[in-house]
Amino acid sequence: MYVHIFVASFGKSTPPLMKIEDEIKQPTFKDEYQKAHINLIYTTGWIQLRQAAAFREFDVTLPQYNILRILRGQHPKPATVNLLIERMLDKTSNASRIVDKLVAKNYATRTVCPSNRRAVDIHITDAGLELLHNMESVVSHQNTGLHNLTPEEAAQLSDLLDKIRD
Amino acid sequence: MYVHIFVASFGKSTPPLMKIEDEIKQPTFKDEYQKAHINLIYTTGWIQLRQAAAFREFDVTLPQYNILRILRGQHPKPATVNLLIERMLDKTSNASRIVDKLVAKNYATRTVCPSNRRAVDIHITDAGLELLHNMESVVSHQNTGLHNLTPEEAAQLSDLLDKIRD
DNA sequence: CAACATTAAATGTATGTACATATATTTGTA
DNA sequence: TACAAATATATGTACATACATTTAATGTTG
Repeated sequence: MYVHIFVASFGKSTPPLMKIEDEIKQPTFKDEYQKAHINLIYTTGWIQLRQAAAFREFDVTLPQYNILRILRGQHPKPATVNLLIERMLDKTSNASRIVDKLVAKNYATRTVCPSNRRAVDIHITDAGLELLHNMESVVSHQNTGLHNLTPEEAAQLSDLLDKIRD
Repeated sequence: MYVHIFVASFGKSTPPLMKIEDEIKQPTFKDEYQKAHINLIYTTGWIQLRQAAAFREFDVTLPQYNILRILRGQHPKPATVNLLIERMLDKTSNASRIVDKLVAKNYATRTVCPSNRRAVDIHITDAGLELLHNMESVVSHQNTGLHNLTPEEAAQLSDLLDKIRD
C-alpha cells in the first residue's frame, strides 16, 4: 500500500513555515525515513533551481561555474581534467565536455600538457576571471535558504548527512 | 608542484564515519553554511546514485519508476500528463517524454481522453504492475542510508530542511 | 458566431548525467 | 627493445533536466 505524492509547485514558500507534507501535498508518509528522504530530494532540487536561476543572467550553468571556481583556485597553475573530476561534487559528470563549453565561451583554454602529452592543461582566461568577479556580489548575496538556519543547526545538518553516508 | 589529491569516489564509505571534508578532500569551508550546502548536494547525489544502481537490473530509471508508481496509484483510473506533473517531485522534468519511454516498454498506454480531446489518458499495463511487483522486495530492502539515522534524527533532518525552504 | 485567450500536450534545443568504449601516450617489465 | 598494462582524455549513446515554442482543442466574450 503506497502513499501518493501530490506535489505543488516548487514553492516560493509563503510566510508560515511550509513543512514538506504541505509542499508536496502528501499528508502522511510511511515513516520518518521516507519523509526525510523525500524532503532531501525535494529541498536539494529547490536549492539548485534557485542557484541556477541566479546564474542564468550570466549565461553560465552551475557545473560550469563550479569548474570555473576550481580553475581560479589553481590559477595561474593549470588544471587537468583529472584534477577537475577529483574536486567536483559530482564525479560521474563529464568534466571534459563542460570544459568544452567554457573554452567555447572563451572562459578557459585547453592546451596539451608539455610534460605529459596525454594530459591537457586547462587555464582560466582573463574573461573567466572577470566573469567570476562580476558574479561575486550576486552569488554572495543570493540566499540559498541555508541562512535560515543558525550556524549550530547548519552544523547539525552536516552531521546528520555524514551519518547517512556512513 | 602540487599534491595529487585522491578522492574516494562516491564512497562505499568505510567503517569510520566519513565527514564531508574527507569525502571531497576539502579540509576547510568558509562557514557552516557552505559546508552544509555542499554536504546536501553531495549526499543527495550519493543517495540517488545508489537508488539508480538498484533500479538498473530492472531496466528502469528513477523518474520512470516514480511515474509508474503514480500510475499504479491511479489505477484503474487513468492519469493525465498534468496529473503526473503535479505529483512529481521535479516539476520541470518532462513527463510527456518519460511516458514515451514507458509506453515503448509496454508498461503504460496512452489514449486520447474522450471527454477532453486535448488531454491523454495514461494507464499502467499489466506488465507495468508486474514490474512494480517484482521490484518491491529489492526496493524495500535497499538501504538508502537514511536508516543510519534514528527516527528522531530523521525527523530532525526533515525539520531542518523545512526551515531551509521557509 | 467570430476572434481571442486559455489549456493540454508535444516538440525543439541546449545542457548535463551516467556509463561504456575508444584513442593516444606513458610506464613497467620480460 | 618490444609489448602489455596503466593512465589521461575524448567520444558515443541513452536518458533526463530546463526552458521556450508549437499545435490542437476548448473556453470566453463582444
